[in-house]
Amino acid sequence: MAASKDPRPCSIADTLALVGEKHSLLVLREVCLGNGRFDQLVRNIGAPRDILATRLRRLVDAGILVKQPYSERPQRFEYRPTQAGLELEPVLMTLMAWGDRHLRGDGDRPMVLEHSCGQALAPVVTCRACGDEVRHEDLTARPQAPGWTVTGPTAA
Amino acid sequence: MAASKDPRPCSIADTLALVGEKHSLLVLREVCLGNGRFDQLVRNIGAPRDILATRLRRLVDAGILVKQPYSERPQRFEYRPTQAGLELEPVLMTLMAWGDRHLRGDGDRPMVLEHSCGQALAPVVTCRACGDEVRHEDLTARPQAPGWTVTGPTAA
DNA sequence: TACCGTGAGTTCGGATTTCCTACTCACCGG
DNA sequence: CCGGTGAGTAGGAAATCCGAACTCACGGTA
Repeated sequence: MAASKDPRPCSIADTLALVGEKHSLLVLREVCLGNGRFDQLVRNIGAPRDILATRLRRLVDAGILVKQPYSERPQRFEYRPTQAGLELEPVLMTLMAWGDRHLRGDGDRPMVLEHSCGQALAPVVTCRACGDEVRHEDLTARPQAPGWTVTGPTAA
Repeated sequence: MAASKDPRPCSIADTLALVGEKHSLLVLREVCLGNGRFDQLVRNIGAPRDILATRLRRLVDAGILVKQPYSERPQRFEYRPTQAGLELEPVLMTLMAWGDRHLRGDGDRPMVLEHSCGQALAPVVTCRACGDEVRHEDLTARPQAPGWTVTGPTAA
C-alpha cells in the first residue's frame, strides 16, 4: 500500500503546513522577542537569507506576521506578530519547556521567560472549562469525520 | 552578511531539531491516539514509507517513542509514546487549537478532544507558579547567554 | 502444497527543497 | 567619494522528499 493520498483531516496537520517548515517557528520566536528585522533574523536563526525571505512572505500571507515600515527614506521594515501570530506563542512556550526539561542538564537553560508574577515561567496546559491541568489519560479523542477511528480507549 | 553559523542558543530550536522535521509531529499525534502500527501511520499521515521509517528510528533514538512487539510469530511491532513523548502532547494540543480557531470556520473541527470534566477541551497555558493564564505582555525574556539580547521591552 | 494477503519495512530514480556564496540596489555618514 | 548597512535576489551544489516497486516472513485457505 502506498502513502494514502487523503490522510486524516486534522488541524495539527493544517497548522504545521503553515508554520511547520524549517525555520518558520524560529522566525516567530524572534519576532515575538521583538527582533523583527531581516538581518537580525538571519543572524539569530542561522537560516539562509533566501529561505528566510520565502518564510516571511508565507507567514505574512497567512496573517501571522505583518511587515511594517519603521523608517521611510531609507525604507526599512520590521516584521511583527499579528494577533494570530501571538496566539501561536503557547506552542513556542511548550516546545521550549520540553527542550529545557529533556535536552539539557539543569542549570543551562539558554533563556528564561519571567512571568509578571515574578517567577520563571513553567507553562502548564489546563482545561478552559474546569481549570484542571490536562493529562493524557483524561482525554478522549472524538473524530468528527467518518472512518477516522482511534484505537486506544484512553486515546488523545 | 551570511547566515550566522552560531545562531541563538535555544531550546525551541533544539526541540524542533528532533521533532520539527516533516511528519514527525504527526507521527506523535497518531501514536498518542493509539494508532502505532506502521501501516496505520502510513495511511493516517500520508507520508512515504521510507520517510516514516526514518522518522520512527529518530524518534525512538530520541526516547520519544518505543517500539514494542505486540505479537511474536509473526513478529509485529507497535510504536508507543514514552513519558517524554507524552510530554510533547501540549504542543499538539496548542497547534490543534490554533488551527481550529484560525484555519476553519466554526463547526467543522475534524476532531474534538473531550476532557474528563465532560467538556470539549480548550487548552489554556497557565503559569505553574501563580496559576494565571499566560499572556504575551506578561512575559519578559531573560537570555542566559551573553550577547543574545532581546530588543522589545515586553519581549517574550 | 500452492497461492494470496498482511505487516513492516528497504531500494530505487527522479522531483523538490535547502543551503551557501555572491551579487544587487538604495541609501546614509564622513 | 568610499565604505557600511538593510533588505533582499541569483545560481548552482547538496540534501531531502516522494512514489512505486521490491523484499521477507509469516498465516490462512483450498
